[in-house]
Amino acid sequence: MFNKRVKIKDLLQQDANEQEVTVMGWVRTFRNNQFVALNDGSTNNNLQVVLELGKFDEELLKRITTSASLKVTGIVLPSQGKGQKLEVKATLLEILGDSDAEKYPLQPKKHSLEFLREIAHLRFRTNTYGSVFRLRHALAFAVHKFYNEKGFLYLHTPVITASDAEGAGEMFRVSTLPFDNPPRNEDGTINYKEDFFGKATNLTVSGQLEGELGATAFGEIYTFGPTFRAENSNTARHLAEFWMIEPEMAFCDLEDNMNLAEEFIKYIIRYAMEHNREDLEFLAQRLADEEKQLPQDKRSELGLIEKLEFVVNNEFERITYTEAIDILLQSPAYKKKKFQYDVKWGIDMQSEHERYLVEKHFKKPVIVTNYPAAIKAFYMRQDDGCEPGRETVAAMDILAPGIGEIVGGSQREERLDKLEQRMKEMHVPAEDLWWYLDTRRFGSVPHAGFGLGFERMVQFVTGMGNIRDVIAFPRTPKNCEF
RNA sequence: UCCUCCCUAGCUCAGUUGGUUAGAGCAUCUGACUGUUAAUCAGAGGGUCGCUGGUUCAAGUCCAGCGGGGGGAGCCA
Repeated sequence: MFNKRVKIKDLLQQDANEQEVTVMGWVRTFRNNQFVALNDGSTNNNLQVVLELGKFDEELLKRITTSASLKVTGIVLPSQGKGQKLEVKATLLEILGDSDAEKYPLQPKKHSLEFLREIAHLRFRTNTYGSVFRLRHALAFAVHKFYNEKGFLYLHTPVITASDAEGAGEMFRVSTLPFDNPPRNEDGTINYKEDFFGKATNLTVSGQLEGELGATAFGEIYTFGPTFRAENSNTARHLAEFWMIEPEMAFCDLEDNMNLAEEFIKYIIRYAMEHNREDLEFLAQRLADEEKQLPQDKRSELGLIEKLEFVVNNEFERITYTEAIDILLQSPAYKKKKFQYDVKWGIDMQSEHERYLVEKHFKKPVIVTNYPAAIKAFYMRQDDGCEPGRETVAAMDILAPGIGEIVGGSQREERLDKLEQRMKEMHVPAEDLWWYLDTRRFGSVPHAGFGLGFERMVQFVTGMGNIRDVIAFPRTPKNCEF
C-alpha cells in the first residue's frame, strides 16, 4: 500500500495537527545524525523528518545518504527549529532504496547547469530543474485549458509525413530501407517505392498544413506535439526535437490572429504565476543571484516575476515590418553603425535588429506584421494594394525580450489562383499538396494561425538561458544521450 | 556550419618565464559533537592534467590534429 502516502507539498500546507502520516521521498541532506531533509518532487520545500537520538539502529542511520529513498511514518509536530513550520517525528523508518554516496554524482552543493545537463537523468532531483519542470507542466496544462475554454478542437497531426514541401528546414528521413545497400532506380537514385510507405517520408517540421484541414471543418483547432528539424543549429535556443503549439482558425484574419496569440501568451503566463508561485520565486532568486556576478549594464532591469507581470499587464506593441525598418534606420545604433548587418527595406531582420526593437526601443513584446513576400512562406496571404516592388504578406511574428521569435504566424492565402501562382514562383510542388489545395477548391474561407515554440515559452517564463535546460532530454547535433 | 574561449580530484577552480613529489574549497570516508538548516570541528583517502602525435635534457604549461563543452553568429520556433 503506497497510495496512503501524503505529498510533502500538501503536508506542508497543513497545521501541525499531531496526527500520524506516512511520507515517501528522496533524501536531500541528513544533518546532525538527526534531521532528514526529505523531498518528493511535489515542491522544492523539503520536509524535515526528525529521528530521535538512540531510537534507530546505527546501521540504518548510515544508510540515510543523499538521494536514498525513504518511507517514513511519524507524527506531525510544530517544528522546534527555525527553518520550517512543522516537522515529522519518525516512528517508523524504512529505506526503500540505498544510494551509494561515493558514487552518487549530486551533492548538497551548487552545480553548474552544464554538469547537470550531462546527468540529465538525475537533474530532476535538483531544485532548479524541479521548478523548471513543474512550470513546464503547468504551462502545458494551461495550453490545453485555454484552447478548451475557447472551444478549439485538439487535433493530432501526424509525426511521419510525406510532404517535403513546406520548406521549414532540413528534415529527418524516416525509412526502413537498409542504409548500406538501398534499392536503387536505373538512374542510381534510391527507389522509395520499396520503402515502408512506398514513398520518401520524414519526421514532421510542422503540423500547420494538416491543421488547416482541421480548421476548415471544425472552425478552430490546435495542435500540440513534437516537431523535428535536422538543422545543424548549435545555439541556446534551438533543438532538433521540440514541441510546438499551432492553432488554426477559420473565419479569421491577421488581426484576430494577433489578438488570439497575445491573449494566449498572457493566459498561460498568468496560469503559471497563479499556480506555481513558489517555483517562480525560486527561479527569480536564482536568476538574481546569477546576475549579481554580471557587470551592472548586463543585468536585467526587471526581476523575473516583475518581467512576467509587466508582460501580462501591458499591450504588446504592434508595428508593421515597414515601420520596424524605419525605426531601425532612425535609431542611434544604426547611425553609429553599431549593426553588423545593413538595414534596408526587404532584408530579413537579423537577431541584432530584433533585439534592438524589443530590448532597447520598445522594451516589451513586439508583434511585427506584413513582411515582404519574398522572405516569407508560400502559404501566407498576399496583401492587396501593395506598391510594385514592395509586395507584402499578412504575416506576424511575436518577438520576446531575451528569447527572440516566440511566435510565427500569418493569415493564410485562401484564394486558389493566388496560392497556385505563388507556389509556382517558389517552386513548391503543387501535385504533392493536392489535398491542401482542395481546402481552397471546396468552400475556401479566410483563415489564419500561428506556431508557438513551447520550449522558448518555457524559457521566457523560467528565465532559463539555455533551451536545453527546459526540455527533459534535449536532442541537439551530436547529442542524443538518454 | 563559422568566430571565439575552455577542458587539471566526484564538483567548482588555482597552477608563475617549461624545471624536483600537481594544490585549494566543497563533496566522500573515519572520529567527535548533538535541535540541525548546503550543521560544525579534527583527520584521511582521492589525479592517465580530454585524446593522439610533435618540439625539448625536461611538457599540466609550447605546437599540430582530433574529441567534448561554453559564449556569440547563421538557419529558425
